[in-house]
Amino acid sequence: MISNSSKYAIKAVLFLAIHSDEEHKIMVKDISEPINVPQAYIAKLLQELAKQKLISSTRGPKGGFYLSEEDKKRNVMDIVNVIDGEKRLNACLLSLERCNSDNPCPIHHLANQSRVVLMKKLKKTTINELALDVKKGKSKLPL
Amino acid sequence: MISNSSKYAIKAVLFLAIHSDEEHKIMVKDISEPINVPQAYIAKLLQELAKQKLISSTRGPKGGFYLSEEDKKRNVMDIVNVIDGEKRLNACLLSLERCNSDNPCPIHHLANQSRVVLMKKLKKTTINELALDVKKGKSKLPL
DNA sequence: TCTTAAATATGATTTAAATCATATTTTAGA
DNA sequence: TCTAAAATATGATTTAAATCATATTTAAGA
Ligand code: FES
Ligand code: FES
Repeated sequence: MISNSSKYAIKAVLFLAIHSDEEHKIMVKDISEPINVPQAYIAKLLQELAKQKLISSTRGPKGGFYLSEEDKKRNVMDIVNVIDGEKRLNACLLSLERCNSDNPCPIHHLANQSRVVLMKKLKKTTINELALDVKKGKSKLPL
Repeated sequence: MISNSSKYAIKAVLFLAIHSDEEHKIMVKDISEPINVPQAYIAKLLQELAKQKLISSTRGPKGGFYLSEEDKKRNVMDIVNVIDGEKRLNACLLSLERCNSDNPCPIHHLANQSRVVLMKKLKKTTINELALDVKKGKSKLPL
């Protein structure tokens, strides 16, 4: 449903939300270890996120990745969409071509409500909000 | 979240629920085509389901797969558990070792409710109920 | 009891996701 | 302007899931 890559991306972005800003950029090697994702792997994901403008970066010495204030207002779904593609979460749970209520598969009625609720929450929850939860101790980041 | 194999298994079991019983067994080759799953692939899955007693089968001429009345009372989650293993649906959505509310990952609060609701429904909905839906036209099987 | 039709057991191959590796480009600072 | 430190671009390798292939076992019916 959500790929491993997306999970890693979310972890990395949250890490940046908590520890970085315009003045405090962070290098991949200092991100990969605390979030427990191989450096070369998370590097590739961060590059993709940067290319799609979900996170910010600068090259060269003193460079690194960070989240601008704008970046922090992004929602979680944006990350999943960039890494996994838009279709993934909307796909039928039994692999029908299109999932819709007019031509529902046998478990559509069973599962669709949960999925809709989840997707709404992923869309309306910002990176900032999740980062705040972690800072307040309501959730834990080092995974 | 739910593997392809599990999806195929669910489709096959529902097909059996609708078209088979003790007196009307069905061969793999007559199952694979209507549910649109490669024969050798679904054969392997059906064999596993039969071994775990989720479906019934007999070998030799006139043999095939079918669902006994008992089999039809199974719930959907049983199938997923047999094919994917019990852990899969209970796993943390961000790949934490254990998912629990005492040590929640950043999206636990966001996602857990939806997952719990989904899992409850998967547990309490029987194969028979889903098959009835299809028969009544409330949902569609040929996928 | 022989033949044949079916599931079963087992393993090989393919494919897509995950992971790793490295040459290139940019930029800060000497 | 040179050097070094960082991201970027690109592609190779590995791994797990999906898919395919086939020899073996069982049972019905002639
Ligand atoms: S049609 Fe299958 S989940 Fe909607
Ligand atoms: S701890 Fe991550 S989903 Fe529960």
